[in-house]
Amino acid sequence: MTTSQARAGSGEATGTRGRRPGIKDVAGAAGVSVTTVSHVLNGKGRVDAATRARVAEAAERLGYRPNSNARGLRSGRTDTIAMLLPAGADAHDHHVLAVDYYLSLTMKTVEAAFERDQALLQLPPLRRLDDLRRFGIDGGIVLDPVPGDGRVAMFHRLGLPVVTVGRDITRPDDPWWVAADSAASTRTVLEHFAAGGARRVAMLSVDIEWSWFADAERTYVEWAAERGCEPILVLARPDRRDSSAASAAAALLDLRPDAVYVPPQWLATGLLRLARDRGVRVPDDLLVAVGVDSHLARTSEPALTAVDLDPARTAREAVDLLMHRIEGGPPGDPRVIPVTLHPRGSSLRPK
Amino acid sequence: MTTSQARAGSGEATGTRGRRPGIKDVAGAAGVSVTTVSHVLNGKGRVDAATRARVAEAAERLGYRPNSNARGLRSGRTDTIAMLLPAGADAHDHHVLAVDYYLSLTMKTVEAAFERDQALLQLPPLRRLDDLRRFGIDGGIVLDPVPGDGRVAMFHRLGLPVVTVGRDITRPDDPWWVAADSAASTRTVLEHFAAGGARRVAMLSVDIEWSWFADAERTYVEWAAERGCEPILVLARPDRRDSSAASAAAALLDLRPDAVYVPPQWLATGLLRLARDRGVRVPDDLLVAVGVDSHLARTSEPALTAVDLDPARTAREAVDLLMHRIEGGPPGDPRVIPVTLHPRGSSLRPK
DNA sequence: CCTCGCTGCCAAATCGTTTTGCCGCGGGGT
DNA sequence: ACCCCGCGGCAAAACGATTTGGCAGCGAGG
Repeated sequence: MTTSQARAGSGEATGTRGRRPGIKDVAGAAGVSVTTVSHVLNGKGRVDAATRARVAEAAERLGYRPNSNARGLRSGRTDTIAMLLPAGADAHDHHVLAVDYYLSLTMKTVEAAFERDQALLQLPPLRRLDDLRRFGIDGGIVLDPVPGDGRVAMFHRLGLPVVTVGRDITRPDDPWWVAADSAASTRTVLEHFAAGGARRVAMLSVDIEWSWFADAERTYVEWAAERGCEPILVLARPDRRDSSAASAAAALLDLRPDAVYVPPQWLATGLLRLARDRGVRVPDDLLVAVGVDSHLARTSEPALTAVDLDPARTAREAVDLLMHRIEGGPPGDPRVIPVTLHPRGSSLRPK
Repeated sequence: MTTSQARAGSGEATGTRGRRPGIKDVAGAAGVSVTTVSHVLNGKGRVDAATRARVAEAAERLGYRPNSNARGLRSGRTDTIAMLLPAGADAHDHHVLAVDYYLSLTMKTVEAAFERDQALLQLPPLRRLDDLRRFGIDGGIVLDPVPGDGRVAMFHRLGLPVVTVGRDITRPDDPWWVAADSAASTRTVLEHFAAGGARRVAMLSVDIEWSWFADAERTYVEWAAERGCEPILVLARPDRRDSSAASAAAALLDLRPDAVYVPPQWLATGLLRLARDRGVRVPDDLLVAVGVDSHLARTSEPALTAVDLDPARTAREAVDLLMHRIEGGPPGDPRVIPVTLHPRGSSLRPK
C-alpha cells in the first residue's frame, strides 16, 4: 500500500537515492553511532571536537534534516505554534475590517516563528474543545480575545501555553499578553488635535470589548476630565456595519465637534462621507484621525492621520512571549508595544 | 521517575487533570488490545460490530485524539499542508494590495483544510531549499506564482505535491492549478461597459506576469479586435506604486477613453483621483471597474464596480486539488472558478 | 477424522529521534 | 598498587501510533 510516497525524484546534492536521509545515514557516513549524531546536532552530550566536526560535515553533505514527527514524538514538542485570527476577521463576511493589520500581523508572525525555528499553524474558528485537541501544537497566539469567545479558555483547559495579542479584559490578572499602547496613542492623537487648535475634541468608537477600544475610551474620558471638558463620545453598535456606523456618525456630527478620533478605522469612511454631505470640511472644519493604519487610510481623500500599530514588532514580541511561556519561564510583565502617529491631511490644517 | 501508564480505568472525560489519553488508555477502558482500537478508529481491520461500538464509545468518553506525531511517524504523513502567500502581500512593506482577497483566502483555506482533517501551515518567504525542508508537510498551495520565484520548483525538488492558485505561466503543461476565470470576467466587464453605452473601452493594468493580469490583457485585446477597435491598453510598472501608478493613469486618461477596466484594483484609487482633478466625472464621463473586490472598492466614492473572485470557492477547490494530488490521483483538468460581477456606482450612469 | 477457510482478535515489529545508563580507558591522587 | 573520576562514546529504551503476521476457535466439506 505504498502508493503515496511520491518518489522523491532527482535527489539532492550528491547521490541521494530514494529516501530522505535519516540520522542513521549520517551516523554511517561519519562512522559513529546515532547517539553521537544526535548529541552533535543538538549540542547536548560530550563529544570530541574532531568527531563533532566530522558529524556536522556528514550531516551537511547529506542534506540531513531531522524528521519532525519523530523528534516531536520523542520530545513531546512539536515546534509548532498556532495563531487564531479573531472570529470575523474575514472582510468578505463580517465587519471587522482592520484587514491590512491582520494580514501584516499574520505574515510577520510567520517570520518571527520561523526565526525561532517554529512552524506556524493557522487555526480555524474553534467550535469545540476537540477542534483544538486535533492539532499538534506547543502553544498558541490568540488575536483580540473578546469576553464571549472561549478560545483562551480552551487553551487553558488543555494545559496549552497561550498568549494574546490585545489584553483579555475578562482576565485582568493575566500577564501573558502583547498589545499596542492604546492609552499612549490616544493621548498622542488628542494632543495632536489640541496642538492643531481643536477645542471640541470627540471620539467615535465602537461597543466591542477589545482592549484597544476600551483603553482608548477610558483614556479619552480621563483626558477630557483633566482639561475640564465634557467628553463627546459616541459608540457604534458592533453588529451590522452599514446602519449602525451611519447613525453613529450622524449622532457624532450633531454634537458639532471640531476634531474626532476614530479608533475603529472602519467607521471613518462613513464619517468622512457624511461630513462632506453636510458641508463639514476635513480638515478645515473637522480634524480626523483613526486608530489603525491601512492602505485605505493612506489613499483616502484626504489621507487619514492614523496610528501605526507596528504589527512587525507586535508579532515578534508575541512569538517571543509565547516561547518564553512554553519554555516554562516566569510570568513577567505584559509587553506594551509603542506606537507611532502618522499625521496626514485629515488632521493638518492648510496654513 | 514515575512510570506513567495512565490509569485507564478511572479515565474521566470531564476532569482532564492528568496527561492526554493514549491509545493504550482506550484499549484498557474497552478491554481490548491497542491493535483493535487502531483498527476501529481507522476502519481497517476485521472487528466485531459489538466490539467496535464498545471501543468507539470508550474513545469518545475519554476524549481520545491520536497523537499526530506518532501517527505521522508511522504513516509517513503529517496531515498538514502549507500555504504560501505571494512575496509582497504585506501591505505595510509592498505594493501588492489585494489585501482583502488574501486574508479571506487564507481564512477560507484554513477552514477547507480543517474540514479535510488537515492542518494548515503558513510558510514564510522561502530563501533556500532547506527552509522548505524544515517543515513537516504533505504538500503546499502556492499563491500567485511568478516566473521569478522558485517556490514551485522547491516543492518539485523535494518531491512534495503542490498546487498553485493562479496559473504559473512558465509551466503551461502543469494542470495542477486553481484560478478565477480571468477571461470570462474580462468579457463580462467589457460587455457591461458596452451595454452602458461605452465606445472607447480601455484597460489599465500592470506589467506583472500573473495569469490573472496576463489573461485579462489578452482577452481585452481579442475583444477589441472582434469589434474592430484599436485596443487602448496602458500598463503600469510593477515597482514603486506611487509614481508609476500615477503616470500610467495619466497616460491612460490622455487617450480619452469613456470606460476603463482596471484588473489590478490598487491602481484605481489614483485613477479616480486624477480623473476628478481633470474634471472627468465618474461614471458620467468615464465608466470604471476593477478586477478584485474589496472593502475599499465597496466604500470608495463612487463605489467601484468589481469582480468577485470568490475566495471561499477558490480555497475549497485548491485544498481539494491538493489532497487529490497528495493521494496520488491522476492530473485531471485545472479548476477554473467562475466569478461574479458586482456593478456599482462607478459604472452605472444615472438615468 | 482431517483439512480448509473464515472470523475476531492480539503480540510484536516498525517509524526516526532523543535520552538514559553504562563501559572502557587514561591519568592523577593516595 | 589501588581507587576514583572525567572523558568520549555506544547500546538500548523510550515516545504513541499503524501494520504485519500470526493464533485460536468454529463450522463446513471431503
